[in-house]
Amino acid sequence: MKKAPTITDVARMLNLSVSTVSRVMNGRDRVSDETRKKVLDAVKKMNYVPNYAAVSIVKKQSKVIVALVPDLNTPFFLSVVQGIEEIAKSQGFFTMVFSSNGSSLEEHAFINGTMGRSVDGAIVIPSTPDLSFYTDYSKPIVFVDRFNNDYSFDSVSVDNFRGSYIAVEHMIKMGHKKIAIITGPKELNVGQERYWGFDQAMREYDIKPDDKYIRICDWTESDGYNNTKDLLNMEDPPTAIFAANENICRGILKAIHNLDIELGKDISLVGFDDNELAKFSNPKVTVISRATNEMGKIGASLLLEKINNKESHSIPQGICLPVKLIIRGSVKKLN
Amino acid sequence: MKKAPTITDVARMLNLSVSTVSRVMNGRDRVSDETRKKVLDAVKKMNYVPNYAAVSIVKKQSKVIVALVPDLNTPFFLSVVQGIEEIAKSQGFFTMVFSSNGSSLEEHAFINGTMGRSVDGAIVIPSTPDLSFYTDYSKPIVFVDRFNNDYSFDSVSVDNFRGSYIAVEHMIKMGHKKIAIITGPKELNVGQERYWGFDQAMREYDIKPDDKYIRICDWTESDGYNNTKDLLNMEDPPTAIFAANENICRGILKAIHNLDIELGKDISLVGFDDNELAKFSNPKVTVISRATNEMGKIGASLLLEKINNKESHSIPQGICLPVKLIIRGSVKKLN
DNA sequence: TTGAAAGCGCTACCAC
DNA sequence: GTGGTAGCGCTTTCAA
Repeated sequence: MKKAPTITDVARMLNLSVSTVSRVMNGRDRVSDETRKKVLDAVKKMNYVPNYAAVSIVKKQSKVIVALVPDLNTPFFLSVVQGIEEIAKSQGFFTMVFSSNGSSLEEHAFINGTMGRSVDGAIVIPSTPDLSFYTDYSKPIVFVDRFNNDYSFDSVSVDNFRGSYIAVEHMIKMGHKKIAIITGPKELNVGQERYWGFDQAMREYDIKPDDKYIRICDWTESDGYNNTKDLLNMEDPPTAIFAANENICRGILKAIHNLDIELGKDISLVGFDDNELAKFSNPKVTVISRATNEMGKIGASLLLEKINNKESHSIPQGICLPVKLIIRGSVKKLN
Repeated sequence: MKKAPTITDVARMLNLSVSTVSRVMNGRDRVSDETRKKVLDAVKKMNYVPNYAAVSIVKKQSKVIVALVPDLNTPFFLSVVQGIEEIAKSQGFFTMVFSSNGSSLEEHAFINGTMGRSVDGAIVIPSTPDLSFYTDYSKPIVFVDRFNNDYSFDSVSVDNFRGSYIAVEHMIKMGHKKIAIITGPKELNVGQERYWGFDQAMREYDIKPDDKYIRICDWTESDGYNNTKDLLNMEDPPTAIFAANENICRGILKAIHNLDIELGKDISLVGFDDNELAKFSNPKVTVISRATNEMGKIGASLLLEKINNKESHSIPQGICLPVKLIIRGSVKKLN
């Protein structure tokens, strides 16, 4: 473990000034071909790489962005992160992934802490509906998926309302009326909108949503599981369930499995976001799908653009992506 | 987006020297209670946070480690990463996750690049069997899962040999003789050992492994899928398959599903590493399980220990964790 | 085309 | 207990 060489070492070895070495490293300035070659050779031979911390302190840029997500076990989040990484990498940025464990405390602590300050910008999927905390943040930021319709920030999201509307509409058109929804809390825009989409579709088709079929819980598999058991054990159970996210959908699938009843026959199901179980189950689950990876990519592009032209104080961009219904076999045709 | 205050700003505001402010920030030195309080108040009010780059350049420590993994879509890798993050976070370190996409080129490029230099250490799941590249790396490093039995590095792995041995032994004891294995390349120790475990168990029970049942491919779902189709379409198909990793296992499950034959009846299966599909399928899949999260935790502890006491050039630690067989219903009892 | 030197924000050593 | 100051490794004027 020998000490890494510094720019001074290289300069000294070549009997040149550090300025000159710095010049060839940065390419921008004019240096004689001969000198350039000498330097490059030495750099290669000595295996010199600029000290990152030193560069960032003088350039005031760290070339790292952070992806701040609630967790990594929800494939949607992971997919977004991978989209971010791909774009960042392609533009010479590194991505620091940080999971807040769904805790806004951890989320804010990260941002306020040293790390949050030393990145060039942040892409966050917030755990809390209140984004006011971020107005003080001194770096560019873009919200993905959840942004509570606060258009004072850049954001990329999808048409959640329409997603659940068409999901529920599909069930209705297949003849269902006793439709349940298992969804997350309404504080976050995603929860609110997906609930509204459900509600709107029902009313549009003159079906009064039944309170006992409406389950507002957490976005977790276990809540999906438990609520499904509960719903299906009622004396007047629903004929169809709308799962407002993938974790819930997975929980529902496991519950159905466990209860030993038949999907698409004894109970119908539509999920929000595709997932592996949904594609493996029998029949496969009809889902609302969205370009998850793309959401990360667009978010990263937006962020990097802001980082690169700091001056341009253009108005924040609120990008909304479409969703689509993928019909598979999990909704039974009634009548 | 106001400019972040520096330690000088704080000092100036208080009419104190930067040294004093630095002292209270770092806690170590003795400062009068009164001064300390004044500083702390100002820090809070001004929302001052030390500039990370500056600190690392003088302390020669960045407080970030890197987790360098082949990809994040294989749950095993993700689980290891999460273990790493947990330990790192608890010790005030940040984790930079980097996926090499299974390319040793990308892996080495990262290490040799600026980022690789500016972290305090690395935990890597290598994509290539040749670890000699890393002997030049000037930072502490620990290998997880794959280390090619090179005990000149710290490593944490599991007893792969025993894992596949007991998997295959289980099938044999259930009466199977026509046992297939779908596994990854043998260059990596994991591939080699898992193959040997299979081979050893077979010979131990006087069963000659049949070449046509031995599929050495990539650790991917698609290879698992294709090889399964192939195996099951043979005129003398195997009665049981051993899936040497989770991706392959998932592929097998999908193929079985697709072929419309019955798991645990028409074909038996044991997988290496648990996975969601294995727990969802009907019947559930018997698997070899290991403490994936723990592997990351131990790796991180090892690394941080090295980072913290640089002097102690103790001999490298090669930690090997046990595996266990979880019997579920995917192996049919023959005779 | 090249070099000298200032300065980025911070810590640590040496005075007082 | 507190302040002054030299550097850490680098980029960037400004001169030569």
